[in-house]
Amino acid sequence: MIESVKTIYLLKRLSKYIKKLNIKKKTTIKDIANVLNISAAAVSKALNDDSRISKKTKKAVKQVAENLNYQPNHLASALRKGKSKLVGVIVPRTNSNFFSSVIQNIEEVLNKEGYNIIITQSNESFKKECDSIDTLLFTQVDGIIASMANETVDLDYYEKVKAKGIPLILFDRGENDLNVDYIGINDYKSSQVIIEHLVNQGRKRIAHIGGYKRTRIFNNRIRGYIDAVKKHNLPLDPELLIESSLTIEDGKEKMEQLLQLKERPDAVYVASDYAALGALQALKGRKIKVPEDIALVGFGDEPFTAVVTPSISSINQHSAEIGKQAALTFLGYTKKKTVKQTLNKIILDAELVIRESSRN
Amino acid sequence: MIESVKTIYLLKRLSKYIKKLNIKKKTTIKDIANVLNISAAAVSKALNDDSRISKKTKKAVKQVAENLNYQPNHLASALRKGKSKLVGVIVPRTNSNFFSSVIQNIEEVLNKEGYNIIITQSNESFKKECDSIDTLLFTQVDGIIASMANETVDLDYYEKVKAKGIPLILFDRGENDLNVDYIGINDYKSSQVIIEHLVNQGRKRIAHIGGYKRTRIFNNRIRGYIDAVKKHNLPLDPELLIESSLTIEDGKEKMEQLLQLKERPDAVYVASDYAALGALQALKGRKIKVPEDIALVGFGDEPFTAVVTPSISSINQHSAEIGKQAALTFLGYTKKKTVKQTLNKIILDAELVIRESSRN
DNA sequence: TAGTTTTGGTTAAACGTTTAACCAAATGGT
DNA sequence: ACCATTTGGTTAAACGTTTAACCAAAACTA
Repeated sequence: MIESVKTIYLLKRLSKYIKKLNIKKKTTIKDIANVLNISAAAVSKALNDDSRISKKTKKAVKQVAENLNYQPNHLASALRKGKSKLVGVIVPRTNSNFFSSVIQNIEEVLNKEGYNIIITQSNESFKKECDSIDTLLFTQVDGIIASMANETVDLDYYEKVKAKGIPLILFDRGENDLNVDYIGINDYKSSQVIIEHLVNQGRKRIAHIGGYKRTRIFNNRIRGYIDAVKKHNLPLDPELLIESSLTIEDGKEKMEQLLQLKERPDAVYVASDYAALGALQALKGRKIKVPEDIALVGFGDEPFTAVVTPSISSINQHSAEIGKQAALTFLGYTKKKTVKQTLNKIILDAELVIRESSRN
Repeated sequence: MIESVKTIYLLKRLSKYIKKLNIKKKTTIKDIANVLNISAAAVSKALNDDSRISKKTKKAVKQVAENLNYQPNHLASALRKGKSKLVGVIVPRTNSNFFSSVIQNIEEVLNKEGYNIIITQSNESFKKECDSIDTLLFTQVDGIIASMANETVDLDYYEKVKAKGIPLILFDRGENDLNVDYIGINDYKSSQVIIEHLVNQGRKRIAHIGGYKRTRIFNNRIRGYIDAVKKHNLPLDPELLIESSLTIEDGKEKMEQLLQLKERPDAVYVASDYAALGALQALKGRKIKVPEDIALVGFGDEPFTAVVTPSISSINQHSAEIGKQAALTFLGYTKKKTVKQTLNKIILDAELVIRESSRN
């Protein structure tokens, strides 16, 4: 009896508020507090399942919140708590399967913990990357997960992030000097696996169209190539080692260059699938048979490598795992009160996917 | 003389503050105010170039801000102003050149006006899309620019956005019923241009591997195909019109299906480049000559269409322009005090890029 | 020179949450 | 029956900005 009187009373207050809402913009915890005649603090605690609030009150609060279509104001809580629950992600570009898959996995892991991500593309431009960092800091992100642009050599901007005590996690394109966490694959070893494979297929003169030496991962691939070639007593001709921007176009151009040589290679290892695709175009254009005349291996295992003719052998970079590990590494810092980063590498073993372009 | 005494005094206060900063975390306008012995409000106004602050004070404020490495707290100002200066972007996926290019152009236009974007991928999942909308609303975005997932038919979540008075702009995959702004290309006409082209190349039996009929853009392409085929008095065989998920795999499968027909088509128009690529695989697998035996046309002008052999004719969707227009449309609403959206379409004429796969 | 305007600020409240500190009432222990 | 504890809250301050309202002093006006 008393219960139902109370209920009717509450319903009245509620409908009064719902009417007001057509005029007012948004429901706040104050509105809920007014309806229930309790303090805003109690509402806040109820919504956050604080132990000092009774089950009954919690239930009532959640009910009213539902009815009033309450949406917490993230900015207010972020301001108060000093945490934005936002993580910035910087990639050279999103339109490669590798990066898009990494991002997807970062997002998946972080969403579960209530974090959202802000994605920015540097388009391989150092300036754009600096701008991205500025805007991410401005947006008060709680952390930054990044893969550096090709152009980036000056690390001041990243140092700024570190100086602010914001966790910085690098993946794929990293830099030892920053002394932060890094997740990537074993580029050096990947090169060795590739060369090994090509040698097993009977290749004797293997060229490498590599990335910019100044970028660590490409440098590692180059070192891996050199050491492996030496190990197998193959010719280490400087003409066979070419630096490239690794775009489709440049891949094509650099392959043309290799074809000009008086002594052509019988296998080419290209440090990116996109450039490998361009190289394949060049070979086809000149009616050179792949793999019979020249074998080809790419890097990245982009989906198109499987569907192109001939399909291109490539290195699977475990993008999903990289994304997960990057996110988990970040989450590790959120548990601690102070952020103190050191060089901490997670290196995954990549695997070679052998396809038509390099199988006899 | 007096000047230099003042300067020394200031320097002292400054260095005192800089020392404190090693302990304290972040510089706020209060810190700047204390150094200069003015009010925080004055600092705020100075930083925002308010006319009521003297040039001298503004200069001093900016100087001190610089020295103390002041970074405005975006959350605080967003909370106070009720604007987060964040725009949410929802796409089915980022790893297609079309979407990544749209995003890049949205970002470019919005950054200039001080907006940042939060990108989320729905992965063509309705549930993920709803979650994205929730988190974007939670993050207090000032607007949402979206291209809908294939699965999406229920529009309640988007209605929620509208109900909140947050500008909603759709592109590519839109929906008339929502009565909001839409930017896209003329899909109907694109189909007609393609058929016209194929007819000009002497094709008599043209098939269409289309997307899901329930998705408006794919439906339009289908209608365009049907009307054009009728117009040219070509056979409108139901067997020639196939619905597909338009992935690489499904494109391959659906092409196989077409090849089973007793009366094969002599041209196939595929509503996506990815599916077209799959279709090309199927054709090559069966040693069918493209374009001699069967001509092929895709949709989207993804970069790989130009480098694959044979290169695939396709429709350029003007991704850059779509991104720009979407961003500008959003910015239009930020000038107005009340948001009142109506169905407002910007339809761009797409252009057919003719390549080897359909040129005799 | 008294009144008005302009200049260059100041004060205080507000945005919506969270949280430390407090407290009254109920319950428990002996 | 008295003190201690637990329960279930309340109050008020804080997060860092912005902004409406106010004001003193200087500068103009006639």
